Amino acid sequence: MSSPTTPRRGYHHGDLRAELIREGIALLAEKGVEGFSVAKVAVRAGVSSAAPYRHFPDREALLAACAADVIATLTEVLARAAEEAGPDPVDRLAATAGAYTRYVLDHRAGVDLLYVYVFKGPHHQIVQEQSRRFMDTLMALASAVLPADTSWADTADFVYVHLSTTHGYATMLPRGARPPRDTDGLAARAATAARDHITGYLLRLRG
Amino acid sequence: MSSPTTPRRGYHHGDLRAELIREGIALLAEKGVEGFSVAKVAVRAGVSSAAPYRHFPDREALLAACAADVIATLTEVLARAAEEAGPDPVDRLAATAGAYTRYVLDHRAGVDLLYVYVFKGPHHQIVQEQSRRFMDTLMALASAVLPADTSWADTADFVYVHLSTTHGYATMLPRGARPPRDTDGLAARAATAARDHITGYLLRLRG
DNA sequence: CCCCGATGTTAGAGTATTCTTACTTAATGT
DNA sequence: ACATTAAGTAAGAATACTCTAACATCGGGG
Repeated sequence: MSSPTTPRRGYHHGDLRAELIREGIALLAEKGVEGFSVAKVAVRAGVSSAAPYRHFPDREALLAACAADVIATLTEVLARAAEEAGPDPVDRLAATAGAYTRYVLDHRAGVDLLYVYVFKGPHHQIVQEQSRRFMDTLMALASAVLPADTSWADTADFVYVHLSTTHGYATMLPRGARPPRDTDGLAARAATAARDHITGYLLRLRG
Repeated sequence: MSSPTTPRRGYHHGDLRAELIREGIALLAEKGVEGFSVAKVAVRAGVSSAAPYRHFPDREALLAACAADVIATLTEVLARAAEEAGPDPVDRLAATAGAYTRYVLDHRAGVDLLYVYVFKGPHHQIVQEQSRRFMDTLMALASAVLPADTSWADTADFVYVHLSTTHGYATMLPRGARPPRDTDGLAARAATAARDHITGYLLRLRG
């Protein structure tokens, strides 16, 4: 394999590749996608502006790596939240909404990247792969809530709406006029909103 | 007033200011916020790259004008959809979800701009003003759905969730693996999802 | 009729960014 | 010990973008 994860190291850092991704995400959080540049990330990581090119072929690859990392973290966060929410399927799914909101409030622009930036080249791939894992996690949780005979397409649709509600809630409120920094309150409301959607959906299914 | 809407014209175009906003939005739709530049907009409008600076003090002002224009259009689109949906308040509010989705599917990146780009300078103002009008429109529609004694804050919260569901639905599906170009179907589903949320919310209120 | 201001044009200064090239350093394995 | 090689550095070419300055042109009001 030509895997770049070989533990060979340079003479300066512990793990620059990971550090670059970390700083990249931090930069995104501060300046947004527009303010992102390889040079700035390098400076933040304390290396020369050419160093990143040893680890990523081009700017887009670094960006994609950041995006993939954000999704992977998000997947983990949501999975853990569901696990800690107890046995009830509705509780579990609703908990993901709260966790997602909390995460977004803390890592705003990293999440924006996922929804806004259009990856063109082959770097698209690692992003999509993580996205699939993310969706799989939610699909599993949704299956437990919906009737057993629900089709895959309907489940997916349900998940999308669940996620949409959550994502929108988390991202739109902070942009509004008032800056509500009550993270816990917002997360709780997001969970409630998710529950409303689940309730309404199930109700409609039954007639 | 120092209003720039004076009908004085140069020797070349009908209304360059409006044309620049139009082309700006079109460029955003194609290349995203990252690919936006004053020079490119100028080229698209068929003028020199210095011309836009006669109408906008800087890049951010043009961007803000585009954003404000998108929101204004969106407000109008939603208001009309509600009007055409008939007298029932739930129908009217649900219709806005369908209209929003339809609009976003056609004008994707223009909408992204609203949620992602962080306006810093004084240009923020015109964007916020249009945002307020947008919210006012939805607040009025939501008031008709909710019990008469609902507080402003609760109404606002309800609207945010409604909008979030819709926005998320409209923006996330297209980014997914499959590219579902069935606009009408998506719009209809968005409306259904909105209805689910309304149903669930009202149900929770009552018990 | 002519002046003036709004709105264009061209040219370019200044800056930032991406990515390349050639050189250097340090860790590793035999 | 020492060759090899991954991974860093410095320097810079090529490009793009923002915004300014000085000039040109059209249209309307005195």
